[in-house]
Amino acid sequence: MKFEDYPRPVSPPRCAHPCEVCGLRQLPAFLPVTPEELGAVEAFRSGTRIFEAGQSIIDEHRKSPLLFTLYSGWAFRFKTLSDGRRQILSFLLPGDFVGLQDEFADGHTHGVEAVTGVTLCAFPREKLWSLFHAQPKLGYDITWLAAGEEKMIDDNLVTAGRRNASERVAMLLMHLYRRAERVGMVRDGWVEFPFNQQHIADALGLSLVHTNKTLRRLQALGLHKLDAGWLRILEPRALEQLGDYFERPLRPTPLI
Amino acid sequence: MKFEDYPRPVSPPRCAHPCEVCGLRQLPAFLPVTPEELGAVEAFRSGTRIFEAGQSIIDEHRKSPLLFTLYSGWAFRFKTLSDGRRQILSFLLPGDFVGLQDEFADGHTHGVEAVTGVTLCAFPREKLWSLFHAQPKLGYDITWLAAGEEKMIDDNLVTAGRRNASERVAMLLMHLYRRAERVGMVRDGWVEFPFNQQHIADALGLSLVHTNKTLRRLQALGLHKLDAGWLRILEPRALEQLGDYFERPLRPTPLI
DNA sequence: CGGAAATTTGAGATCACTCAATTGCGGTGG
DNA sequence: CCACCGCAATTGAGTGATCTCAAATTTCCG
Repeated sequence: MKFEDYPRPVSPPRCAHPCEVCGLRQLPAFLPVTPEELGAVEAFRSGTRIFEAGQSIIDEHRKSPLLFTLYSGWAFRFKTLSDGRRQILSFLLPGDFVGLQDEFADGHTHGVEAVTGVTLCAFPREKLWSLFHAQPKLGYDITWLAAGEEKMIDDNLVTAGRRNASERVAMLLMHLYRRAERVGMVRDGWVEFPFNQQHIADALGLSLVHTNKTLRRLQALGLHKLDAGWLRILEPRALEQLGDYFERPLRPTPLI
Repeated sequence: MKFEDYPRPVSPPRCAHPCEVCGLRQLPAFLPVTPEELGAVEAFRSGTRIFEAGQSIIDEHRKSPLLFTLYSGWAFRFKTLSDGRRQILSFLLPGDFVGLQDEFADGHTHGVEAVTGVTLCAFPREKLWSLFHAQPKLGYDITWLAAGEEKMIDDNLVTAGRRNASERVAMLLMHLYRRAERVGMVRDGWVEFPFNQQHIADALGLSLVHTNKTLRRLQALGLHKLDAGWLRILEPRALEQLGDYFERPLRPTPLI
């Protein structure tokens, strides 16, 4: 299959919008807000940032003065041990809110890196409390997002701790596919899948080589197809079963 | 060493207090609150619950109508795969707030189980939003707690994904010791350590047998001593080094 | 004292890792 | 257009950490 046979990327355009015409907020994945709340978000936001693929968005060892909502593209949170071993903690898709953990810790948290080119809405950390104060509802929403992210990391921890290699890969493919689907990044059954095998290995706590062999085995079984940066799930039932991972239909979440 | 030679448990007494005379809040580990905030917490609280060692506090597959702050004792959050493999997600010590994740999910989250006898302050889930509304500061504090817990799970994920057995054990021992120290559960260098090796194995993503052998090896090296339900750290530097895990002095956190 | 549960130990099996070499592909320069 | 380079993906082979199975041994508790 050649590149031009694949569908075009389906991400929103990579430019800044005022929140009133936000390209994300129209999606059914996100809860509606009142005009007043929207105004508060707009006032909270300090602008947008663009990063190229591979760039560091938040340095692992420096406290970032900004919080972000990912607007378009793919990114991930990670930590590294001092000898260089890296663990990817979670992947970030449009709508994800990052940087909260830093708020209440003295550094020593995580790094964030862009996988594709990304656009982010930036919020100054020091205004967070006044947002809670002025709009308790948005504070509640932020807590919601934090709790949702924790739920996701819980799943990843189960994966790293208790699933074998095939189960891990099956789980991750389904997880990413479902989340991408939710924000409209799936077209004709294909998702943009910009990760290399090192990313997958680091997310699953496997070695690069074993990740390759496992991926290859599942693909040979006809469960999925991964090619030229695009992923297609061929046997969702089988993958869910193998990974023992069944996402309920994802409910709409707030968008900050 | 016989049981009577060990220090007595140092947990606060297991009875309900009005928040005004909370036995936990006096600890330097927790941030002060205004009388007004304290009143709001008291109003939010619906009473206390007591569970015996081994009892289930939150059922893994049922949504709990209550949120909890652990007041005394030890507990843990966990998930199980359908074939019974269990992963402990995090341990709960006095001051920890549990149940938030459930708030924004339709079940499918985690179970919580008591390790020792525990006392908890219970809060009705349906009043959470009104708490945010009435006391944005407390909402902010809850977000703080959620973010802090996420930071902890991030660490656990790195452990399960990228550390070997010795490193995992070293990391866990230091982690639990430091946290217990923070809430005054250390006396003369000894912490109550009520976990069995299955708990440790399930927290670290190891088998029971290998956990045993690793624990034994580290103890033979003189790094720690674990006996009759009490833990003593003998070589904190060596354990930190081995686990590549260095906790900054833990800052005071809110207490809800 | 007796029985159940937790810990400990040994032995062999496996899954995942490391090392090393090969392949495939996109880009680059001649 | 082709040779060449660099990086990611792939494959093979051998090693090793961790797992499973099974059997002591110790501790806990009534």
